Amino acid sequence: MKKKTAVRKKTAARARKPARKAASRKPAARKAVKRVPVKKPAARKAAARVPSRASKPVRKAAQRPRAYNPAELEPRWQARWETDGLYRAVIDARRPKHYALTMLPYTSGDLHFGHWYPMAPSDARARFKRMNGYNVLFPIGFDAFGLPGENAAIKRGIHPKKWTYDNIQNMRRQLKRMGTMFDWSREAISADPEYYKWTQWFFIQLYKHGLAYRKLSAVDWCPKDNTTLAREQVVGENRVCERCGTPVVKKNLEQWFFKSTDYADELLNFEGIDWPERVKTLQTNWIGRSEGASVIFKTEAGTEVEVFTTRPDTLWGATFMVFSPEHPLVDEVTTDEHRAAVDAYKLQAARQSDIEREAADKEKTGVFTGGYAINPVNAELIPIWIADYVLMSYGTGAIMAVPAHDERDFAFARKYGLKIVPVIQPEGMVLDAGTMEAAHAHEGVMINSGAFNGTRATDDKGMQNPAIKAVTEWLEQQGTGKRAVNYRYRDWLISRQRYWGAPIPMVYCKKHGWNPVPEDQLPVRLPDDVEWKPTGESPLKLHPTWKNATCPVGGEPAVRETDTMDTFMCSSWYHLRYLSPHFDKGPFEASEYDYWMPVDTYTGGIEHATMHLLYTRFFHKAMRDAGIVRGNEPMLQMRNQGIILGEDGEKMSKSRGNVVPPDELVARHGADALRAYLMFAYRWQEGGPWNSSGIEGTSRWLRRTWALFTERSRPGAASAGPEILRALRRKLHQTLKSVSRDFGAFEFNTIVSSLMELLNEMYRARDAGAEGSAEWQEAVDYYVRMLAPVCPHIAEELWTKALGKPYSVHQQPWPRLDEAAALEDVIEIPVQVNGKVRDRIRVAADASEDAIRSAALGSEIVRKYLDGRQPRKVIVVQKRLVSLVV
RNA sequence: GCCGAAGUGGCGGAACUGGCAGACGCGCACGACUCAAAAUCGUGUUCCUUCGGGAUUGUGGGUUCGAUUCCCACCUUCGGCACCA
Repeated sequence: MKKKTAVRKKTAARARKPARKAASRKPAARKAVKRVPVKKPAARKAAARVPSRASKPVRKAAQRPRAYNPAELEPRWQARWETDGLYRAVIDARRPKHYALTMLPYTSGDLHFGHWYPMAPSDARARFKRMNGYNVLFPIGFDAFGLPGENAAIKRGIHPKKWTYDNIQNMRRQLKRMGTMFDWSREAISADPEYYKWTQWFFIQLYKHGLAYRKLSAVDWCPKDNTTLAREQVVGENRVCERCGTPVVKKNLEQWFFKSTDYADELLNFEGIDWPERVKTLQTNWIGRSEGASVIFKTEAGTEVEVFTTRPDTLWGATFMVFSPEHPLVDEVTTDEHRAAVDAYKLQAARQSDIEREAADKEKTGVFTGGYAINPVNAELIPIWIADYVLMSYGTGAIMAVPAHDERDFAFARKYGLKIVPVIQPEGMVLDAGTMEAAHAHEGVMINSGAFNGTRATDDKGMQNPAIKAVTEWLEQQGTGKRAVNYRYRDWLISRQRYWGAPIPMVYCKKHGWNPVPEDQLPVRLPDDVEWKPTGESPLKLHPTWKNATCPVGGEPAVRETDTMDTFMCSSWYHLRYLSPHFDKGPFEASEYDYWMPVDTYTGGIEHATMHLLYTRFFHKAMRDAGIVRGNEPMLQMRNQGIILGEDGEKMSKSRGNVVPPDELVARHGADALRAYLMFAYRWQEGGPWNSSGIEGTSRWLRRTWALFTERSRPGAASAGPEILRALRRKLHQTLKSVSRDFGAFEFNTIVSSLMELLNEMYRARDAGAEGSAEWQEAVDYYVRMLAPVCPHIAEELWTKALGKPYSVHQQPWPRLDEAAALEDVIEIPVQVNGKVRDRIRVAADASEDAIRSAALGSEIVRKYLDGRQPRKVIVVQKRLVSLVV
């Protein structure tokens, strides 16, 4: 070993660096410098195996073989690619375009595997597309505004702007270290004035098209973050802030909303887009469409009360009404006798938190108002109650209660002794109001329902249900009701009482009310000199001069809106800003839009299913209707990656101390090994716990790859027989076929495993003397090209240095598949006797059924199991198997 | 409660249209090289076994010559929604 060090001083010195890193794991290993390994011993071993060594001319190595040293070669190529602008995406009408987008990172500080995991495979896929002739746009940027950044800055006493932009610098470095093909010339940062100018511009477009409005309502407020939240940002059973986990409270505030509910129906339509079922389901559930009827009841005094019901067919069983305590008609219907009790109940309901109030298992409470309504179908007087199980935020805030056929109404009726009238009779059972123990919410036949008696009510929802259809149509004729659809979806609340966001570009004057800032005055800049620490007020409100403005309509003194926008507004359109990040005459250049949009492939986490992914679809549709963008959807294909957990199987988090930072691993194994490992180790859609020893596998694979390409030519080169070369070529083209397919299908783990298999086959072929053959040349060439998307650095190094081919491997076309070469000549197929594999026979791949059958029946072992019996049935599946039944 | 996804060796996972279960890798064991270690290379590695074989893809059924794959029921885990009328 020592002797060898002398021979290759230079390499050994270079290899020393990573060795020191490796030593940190086990201090005892310190003394052992990671030396240029393999070289000599490998050659010696080969000599022992193939004695003909001396007779073979040894290929002159083009360069001195070195150890695989990613720490040296990776930054070198990254610098070269950057200098050459290798990944710049420029419009090229001659080539088909491919817009590959991966969710932009939030500027939280360090990049971690949560970022690498979606990005590395997305990058590999973008590279694959590029090699397949596509003009690929694969941009990156930073989601830079928002609460978390502001909170982190507050905690550290640093200005959010400094905190954010310092982070961007670090993250940019880390992203580049991954060896991604991002086109950095298109980088967009949402906190740059040249970006948020257009976020504000889009707000104004929404406003002008009647989709932005201000409304006083009970909104969700996070007491820790001191801001309102959109409904989507309140999560979980106990309704906590999506960012900080604090339970939210209700506050009555006047806030800006986008009328996203106008698009509820269209958002349920996923036609023409290839998105995961999971996302579609989550969005569908979130929008929560229910079909039914709206029915007008009247109070005794004649005031109309609208209710929404999904079961108009049970109208005859509506024996009382329940108003939400906040319903505007409560005071009107309440009689003097009941007023004290009603007021007390209202007060109590108002004091309760949403969580307490919405607990499903809570016993129902309520009070009688003393008032009555008239059931429009049978003119019966029914009492009006108030109860907190009826929510003002859903439907009309008032319900018709049908205790016989609704569980909640049933419980309420039983508790307060209210009338129960069954109107749907299930088959083979008679419902008795006095004795029934639960509501019957299933199919049956209508009874006690006048002319509708005998109509069949199925379990179908909406107009599919004949009873619902018949009754609804009749209500429409009567003018007492109509078809109606209700959504759980709410308008998007976008006001935030925080500093670090895009100011809402609106001004208010007493005379002309709210008006948008004229477009030539955009951006409304976010001032730096603000007391941005939390006070519970919008920080911009406290600035001495910022809020002063003039009314764009009449020139009167006016004040600016001091709230900022939800950052999800910034990220709703970032894919458009990448098209032309510095364009100052519009949010994007038309020519860029025309060429690149829509996004062809979008990758990112499922956690955004009902937030970003819903917002951006709404945004696109709204802007389509405003004539600004085209098409119904912004992103044609979406794929979600899973989550990488900590080694303990828990979610990675700083507080848990299980975060695996990439920097150290990159230093030890290189970006290529990490990229490959992230693709190889998991089903990409699933993710899973980090396993620190698994990385050794891909690291070893790359070292073996390196060794194969850089070791001197083997003795016995070009001595391989035709079967060896045929097998090599077959494996090569089989690999090409499966790798190509798997890239298309986002099955990244099998891409790497296929390449590993190919490498193993190449080693076998080499040891059998395949070097020097045309097949060998093809194999090494194709192997490096297939490796290029996954491990761009080592591929470039091997391509240019070991193979001596012209720079750059990333500008090479994807290898051409030879289908015939991928076919097997002779195949081994199993022979089953009574379902158990008893023997395997070798037949030509194109052997006829008869030939296979006789080969199977001729097998000694098979005959033993047949034991003289004649098979009752012989099933021959060509190329697959033979199955004998006795 | 409702909706959705997923259950395969010690671990990550593979199996493409119903046709050889466990590819590829990690880990482990043994061996080679080494004074030794690391690295590297080689061999083995689902379980049980009386060495004939038998069992095995969450469980139990079904369809089929044949089921990880299709159907039914159930169990477990994860994610989402939930007094939504």
